[in-house]
Amino acid sequence: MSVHERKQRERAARERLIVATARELAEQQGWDAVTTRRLAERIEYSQPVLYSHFRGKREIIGAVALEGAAEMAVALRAATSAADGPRERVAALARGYLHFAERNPAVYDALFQLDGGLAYAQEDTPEPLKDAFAALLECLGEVAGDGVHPGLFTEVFWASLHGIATLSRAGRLPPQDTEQRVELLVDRLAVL
Amino acid sequence: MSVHERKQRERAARERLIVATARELAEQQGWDAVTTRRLAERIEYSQPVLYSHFRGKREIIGAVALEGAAEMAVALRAATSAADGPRERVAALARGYLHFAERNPAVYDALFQLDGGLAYAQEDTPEPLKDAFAALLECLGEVAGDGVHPGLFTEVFWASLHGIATLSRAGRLPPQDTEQRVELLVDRLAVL
DNA sequence: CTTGATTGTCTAGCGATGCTAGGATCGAAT
DNA sequence: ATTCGATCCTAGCATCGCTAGACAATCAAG
Repeated sequence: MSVHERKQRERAARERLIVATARELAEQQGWDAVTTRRLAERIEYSQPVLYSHFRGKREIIGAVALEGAAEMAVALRAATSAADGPRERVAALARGYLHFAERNPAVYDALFQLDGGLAYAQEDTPEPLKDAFAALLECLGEVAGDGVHPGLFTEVFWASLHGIATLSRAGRLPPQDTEQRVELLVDRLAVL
Repeated sequence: MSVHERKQRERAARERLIVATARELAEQQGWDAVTTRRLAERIEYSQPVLYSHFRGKREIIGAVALEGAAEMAVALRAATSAADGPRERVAALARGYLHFAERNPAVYDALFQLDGGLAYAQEDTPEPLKDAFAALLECLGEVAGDGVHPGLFTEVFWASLHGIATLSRAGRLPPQDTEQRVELLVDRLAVL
């Protein structure tokens, strides 16, 4: 039976290779450049192999999104843990979030802009997504203010960060002044 | 020379028909369904006719976006003009914005999600886009608070609304509680 | 009025996309 | 050694955005 297990290991490794390659390609040349042909060529297999791992391109995007969500949760917790006091902690969270979005645009797109076929804000939402939101909640819950539901507050704060991240990257907002926007957001939204 | 003028009128009418049809199709079945073939069939011309009016699909999206920006500016001014006092005015603006995004998802996508080849936040930004931002600024400028640049404040408030609008529609936020999010945003961000 | 040129439109086709059917090949088990 | 099942690839489908070249209608000049 060990032969079978080895094959399963190799198969799992190939699946990771597909996801990693898709992500790499997307970060290098954008998601439009991630075609099934190019992806297949890079992993040195034929196209149909992709479809033996994933239902289609959507699921590949979804896999990148899950990977990214886990990394984002780590990044956010790392950013907040180094800060002193609620004010600085929230500011660090906001900067960390925007920094992550800026440094990993393809992953961010897979998470929040593209359709990866994932369920959000539901019971069957994948664990990494729930955990990324939890990382936000851990920091933001304590500054929601009296009478305001921590979850709702986190949603609003997150939405604001998301708006700044996407509008900035799409050229809808002037690229400078990011720090001032963060300051404004933190000082006004958070109850310290 | 009148013959020539008539032809120009007819040509302009056909261009409006293209934009209106693209928008209609996008609202009905989403932008993915707006293919050059389908669009050409609906206006009862062949594909190449589209390319005698627009450089490509991108420019058609851009045309829909400009049309939408003008409508959005009107909608926002209508919403704010009916409200009494700064607090209610800002809340009405926020509700009007989210309402517009919800009721015209395809137009909203053309404006802020898709690439319509338009310049944003620059000198050569088309007038309708500037005016839509101006409509926001007119209302939000007076609640920016002391020492905060009205333009910057408007950008942040707008980004927050944009985040709520996009995340809600993509199913990333629970669909209910919109009103509570608006209240929170207005009460915290605006200085009354 | 006839001719030639210009304008307008269409048919047909290019390269590329996501995805799939069917056959070939290879290894494990009898 | 032979069967059988899993694995993988070649080839192809329908569709996409976009364009070249043929054709017809229209206009200006002789």
